Amino acid sequence: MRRRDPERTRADLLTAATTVFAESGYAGTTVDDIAEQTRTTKRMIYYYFGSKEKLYLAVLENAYRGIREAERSQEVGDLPPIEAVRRIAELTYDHHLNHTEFIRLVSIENINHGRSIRRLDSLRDLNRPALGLLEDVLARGREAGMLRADVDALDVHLLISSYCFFQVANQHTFGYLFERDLLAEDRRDHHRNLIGDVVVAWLSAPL
Amino acid sequence: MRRRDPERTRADLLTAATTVFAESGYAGTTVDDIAEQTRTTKRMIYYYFGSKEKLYLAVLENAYRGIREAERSQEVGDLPPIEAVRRIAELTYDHHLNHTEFIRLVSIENINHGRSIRRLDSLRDLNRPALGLLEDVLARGREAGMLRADVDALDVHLLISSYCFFQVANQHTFGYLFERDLLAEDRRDHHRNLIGDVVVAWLSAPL
Amino acid sequence: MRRRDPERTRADLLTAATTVFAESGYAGTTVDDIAEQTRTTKRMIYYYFGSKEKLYLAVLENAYRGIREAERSQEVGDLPPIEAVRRIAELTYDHHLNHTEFIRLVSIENINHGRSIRRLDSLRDLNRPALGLLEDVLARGREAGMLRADVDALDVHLLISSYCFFQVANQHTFGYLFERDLLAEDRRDHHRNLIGDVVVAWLSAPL
Amino acid sequence: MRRRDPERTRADLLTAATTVFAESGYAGTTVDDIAEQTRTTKRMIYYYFGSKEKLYLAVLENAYRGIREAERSQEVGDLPPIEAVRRIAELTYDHHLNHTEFIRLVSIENINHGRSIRRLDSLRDLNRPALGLLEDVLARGREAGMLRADVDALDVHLLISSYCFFQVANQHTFGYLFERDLLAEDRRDHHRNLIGDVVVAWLSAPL
DNA sequence: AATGAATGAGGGTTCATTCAT
DNA sequence: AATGAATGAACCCTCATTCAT
Repeated sequence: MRRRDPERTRADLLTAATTVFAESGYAGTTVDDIAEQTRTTKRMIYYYFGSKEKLYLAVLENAYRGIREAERSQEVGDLPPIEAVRRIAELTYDHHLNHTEFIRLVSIENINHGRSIRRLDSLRDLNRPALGLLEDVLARGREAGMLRADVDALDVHLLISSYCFFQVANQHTFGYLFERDLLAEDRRDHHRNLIGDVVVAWLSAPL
Repeated sequence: MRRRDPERTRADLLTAATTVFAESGYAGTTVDDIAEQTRTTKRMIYYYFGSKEKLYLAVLENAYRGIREAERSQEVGDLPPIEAVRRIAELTYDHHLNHTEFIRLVSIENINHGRSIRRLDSLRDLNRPALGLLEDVLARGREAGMLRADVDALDVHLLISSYCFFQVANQHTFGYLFERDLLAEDRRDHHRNLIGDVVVAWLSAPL
Repeated sequence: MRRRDPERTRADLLTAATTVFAESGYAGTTVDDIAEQTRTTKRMIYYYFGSKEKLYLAVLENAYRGIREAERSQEVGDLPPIEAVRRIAELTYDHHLNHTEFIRLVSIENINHGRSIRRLDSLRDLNRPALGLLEDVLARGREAGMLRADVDALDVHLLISSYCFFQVANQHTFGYLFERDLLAEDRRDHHRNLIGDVVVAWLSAPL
Repeated sequence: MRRRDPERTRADLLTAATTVFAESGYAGTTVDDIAEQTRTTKRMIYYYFGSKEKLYLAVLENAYRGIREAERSQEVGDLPPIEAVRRIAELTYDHHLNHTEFIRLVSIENINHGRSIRRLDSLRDLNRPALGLLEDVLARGREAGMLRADVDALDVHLLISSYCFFQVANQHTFGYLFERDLLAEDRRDHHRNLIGDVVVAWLSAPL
């Protein structure tokens, strides 16, 4: 039963909970469902987290921390501004496709009206590396006269994120209604290029 | 209690169910929650719909039908292609902001892995006026040499929908983390213009 | 299962609950304990009463109503005042010994700091026949110059009730520590006479 | 944590347990409730007392010992018998009002059918100073022809105790139903005199 | 066409207690 | 002499659903 290793017991519970919450949503998850993914029992969830809701909170926080961590590895080196924005769009695309569990958690939290995330003040203070990177590049491009000067980094981020997020989050309805698997391996390059094209077209300084 | 008007009783139940499912998700909704929004009792839900799941199915189908209906009123008249695509983007934007309940239902259905929508063959056959409109305009623009010829209507639709959908669907997390209310009245013009700009920039035929 | 007789089902539950709460106290009682005394299941308790606490409330109210009803049969006819107060004391004694379950409920409610009884406004309005009877007799005695004029009916009631209540309520500790079974059949006449003597001695007008 | 002073740790636990049991009853108290009132942890309760029940037993015994100890300070000096019995009644009254926690424990133990007190043989052997005092006075009064000769000290004790105990134990129900706070400061003299009057009237030798 | 009564299965949570050092 | 980690069994309550008219 691998007892006497509270750190690990706690981490195991958190991992299991992340999987199950992402799979079934908050209300759709039972504490037993989570316990079943674990070497311990349901009782331990209450011992370590106090309640289903607090566990969900821990999952949410942990997931956001993890994603911020992952974002930090993104960089565009010294690419020229236009190439850099394209690169950012593409990195964001890949990043989303690689973290579908996180995307589901975010969707779930929005279905819950953001009731829980609002209790996590800490998240707000977390660096948002992706946004910082974008700001730098836009500034560089602006100075070089290569990128439009009248666009906010957050708007760019919103556009890119929307596109990438949607493909994962809405894959089931969109895929079914349009008979197109958005995440099919052989369509990824197309979709990745597409958002790069869009952003470059949009941000390129008018001649 | 509203006796002898089965049509209306059924419609009332469907309306109540739509509201509650959109508010709380499938698992987060109880049959009692729905009944409470009604002039009748929980028993009637089983009488008319048979089960919670079948009721949800009816809600989903009804919601999609309603939205398709609404889309039909969209038109761009004989605007020149470039203006027409901008117009379509803007109409789509307004359309999303005006149907937030539907957007939540779609999110919920995706959280549910699209398990229910797949059972609604009928939806697939529904005209998708928005897409048809887009196809027409792209064709016109292509012929006139004003719009890129290598872009699929569905990709355009995906880009526009993503952007609009995201703002409603993810308002809570995005709004909280970036301290920006995406749906604030005074930012709507900005956001509406933005997606128009993006689409026009992207689709305009290279000189 | 004697279904389809909600009145009776409810009454059965109330009776069972009264027995078990009186036996084990509020916290010491489980909803299953009560259900076991019933032809139905635990589920019915929630169907009819909503919660353990509301059931307890119903038990308390019902018990008080029953006891007031029983008190109503008390009467002293046209006995002379002194005989009448003795009679009241004796009736009160018998009344307590005949309603030990009620006495336990009252003790339990006091252990609960009267939290529930305070929610039963209705009880306050219930006639307190015992007290009315006492007031009448005291008034008669006072006018006839046979009973002290400076004593409140409520004080007399308090004295008599205390004595009678204590014997039932504290039988276990008192009985054990003083090795005397207060409720032994062969000591009841003694105890009944005693409170009569006490009250008469106290209330008789000083010569 | 208060280490190396087992005596004191034990005493702290006992004090906390006394408070909590008196407040909430046996079943209404959780071992955690008690631990929270302590500088140590729940674990220590098991270390020192073995179980919730044994702790309760210790509380009960300790409380009775304390009360007997307190009773010992009661004395009536060389008052004449009639004054002495009045004095005893009044002392008993004050004694009860000063030990309301103990009274609750006794009520609780009776709710528990005296299951625990029966296991405390030691208590039976404890002197009952109050009773001894009463016996002495009655004997003196009897010899002097001033007090009735046919009354048992235990009956007198029962009468006085009932009256005093009831006011504390049943304060919540009685107070609510009769809208009278039995323990109000400004009514204590009245209630103290009352029981003195009653006892004196009863016990005074008939002329 | 409609409905009040009933329910088995499971939901989240808490309980007193023991394990293992 | 003391303690952090762990737990099986219950506990109160709610769920979607069916019974029976």
